[in-house]
Amino acid sequence: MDAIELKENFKEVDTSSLVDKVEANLVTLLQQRKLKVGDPIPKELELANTLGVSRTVIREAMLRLRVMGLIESRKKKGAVITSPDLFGNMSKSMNPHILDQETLKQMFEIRLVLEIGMADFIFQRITKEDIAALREIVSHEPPATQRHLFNIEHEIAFHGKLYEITGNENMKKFQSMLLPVFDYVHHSGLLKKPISHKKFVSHKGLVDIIENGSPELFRNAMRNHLENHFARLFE
Amino acid sequence: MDAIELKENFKEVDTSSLVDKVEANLVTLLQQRKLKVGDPIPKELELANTLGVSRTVIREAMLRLRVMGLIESRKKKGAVITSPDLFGNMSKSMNPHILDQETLKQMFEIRLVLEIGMADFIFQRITKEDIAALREIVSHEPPATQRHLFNIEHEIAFHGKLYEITGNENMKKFQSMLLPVFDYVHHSGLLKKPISHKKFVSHKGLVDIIENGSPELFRNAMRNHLENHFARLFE
DNA sequence: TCACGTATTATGTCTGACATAATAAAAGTA
DNA sequence: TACTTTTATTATGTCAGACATAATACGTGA
Repeated sequence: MDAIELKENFKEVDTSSLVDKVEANLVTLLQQRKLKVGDPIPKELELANTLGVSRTVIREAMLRLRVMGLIESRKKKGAVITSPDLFGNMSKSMNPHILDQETLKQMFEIRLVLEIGMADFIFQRITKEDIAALREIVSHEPPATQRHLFNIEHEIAFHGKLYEITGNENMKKFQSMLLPVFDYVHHSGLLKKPISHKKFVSHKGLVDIIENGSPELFRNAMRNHLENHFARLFE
Repeated sequence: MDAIELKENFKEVDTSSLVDKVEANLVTLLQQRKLKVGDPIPKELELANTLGVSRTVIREAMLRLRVMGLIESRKKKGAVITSPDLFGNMSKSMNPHILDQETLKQMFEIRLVLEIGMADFIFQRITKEDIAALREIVSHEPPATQRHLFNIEHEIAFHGKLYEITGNENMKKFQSMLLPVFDYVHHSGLLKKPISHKKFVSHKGLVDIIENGSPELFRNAMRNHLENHFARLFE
């Protein structure tokens, strides 16, 4: 009788710890009661009694939920439901010094993918004010001859504004979270090939396309604008 | 003297809890020592003694790191550094029943952005085997007349394979994490407009472009393929 | 009615103890 | 000697009880 058959004959032994079970219990509690944001959940001691475990276990399980952003606990008030900030949690582990290089590279790639793919949302949701803001930003764009110096602040201002225009807060959060990663990737030698000095579509060029072009044109222009990064990735 | 001046005259009182401080301490420890994955960190009791706090506080701080995926603790061995699984953590809070609708919608949007923007990575990294696999998948594609029935399994197989081809594991993880969200978005009435039955670029059409086309063509084709979803978002 | 002090309550922190699992060390056997 | 089994050690997991602290509710007095 081999392992697979054995697995079917025996019930799976529950190897999860007490805290794991309590955590699962709490999560189903949150779901089943259809709780709204702000609703309180039972007190630590109540839970400890009804579930028959110590307060330590309850605390540890609730702490997990708190770190995940599912609840918030306040003294005297107890814990209340919160709408989890998906990327907010992630940003805590988004530390260039802790993440391995492959992960950093992949984050960098995702940035490129997002900025090319976001075209339709930009065109759908942009306002007159947004365009004015973009024009204001690109008026400070460094000339092409100096562009290889990589004026980080200007880069962040321009590309950050684009994320903002998509109206997708989570995508914007993702971007701001990635900023330290970009900084690191640029300076760490993770991408070996030097930055090329060829001429590509400028920020101003992108704004022109946003104003008079189409999502299709914008995608291609953005792809060209990012050519430097792609070239370094695909070396 | 107004509040701003006051703030400059006084040092900021740190309102953070003990656990907060210990957590910060541990994080800087991880960074400064340039620890590799698998390296052990000091035992709970050692830390408690050197930092002058109780083991409870240490445990809670370490627990946070564990939930964030920065460390893993094993009995007897103590805690060791792990490379944080960025999206793995996120998936725990990625529960359609807990997230608010706006967040769900934004996640859905990010999926569309990714699939359009990933073109260059697909073309750069695809192999003969990948194309064969794609051909195999699309050979089971439902005919256009029934496509509105939305064969979920086929959808997942095809689009999942595309993420896989990009070679970006994190992006792939992000996708698999989003699957329950898509399912929910499709069935929840979150997007009011009914699914249109017009003819768009099929999966097979996308594969043809991957084989003989260019990233530019693929982006536009994918945009067209996803037109249904965009139409529902932009109604 | 309002302001102030007091009581209550639930989380935050501390302490000490035992349980448990993984490993290392020691003992036993071929 | 080499290999297996037993025992001891160690660090985390769980427990229980206590006090500290902050936020709220209550009551009292002007």
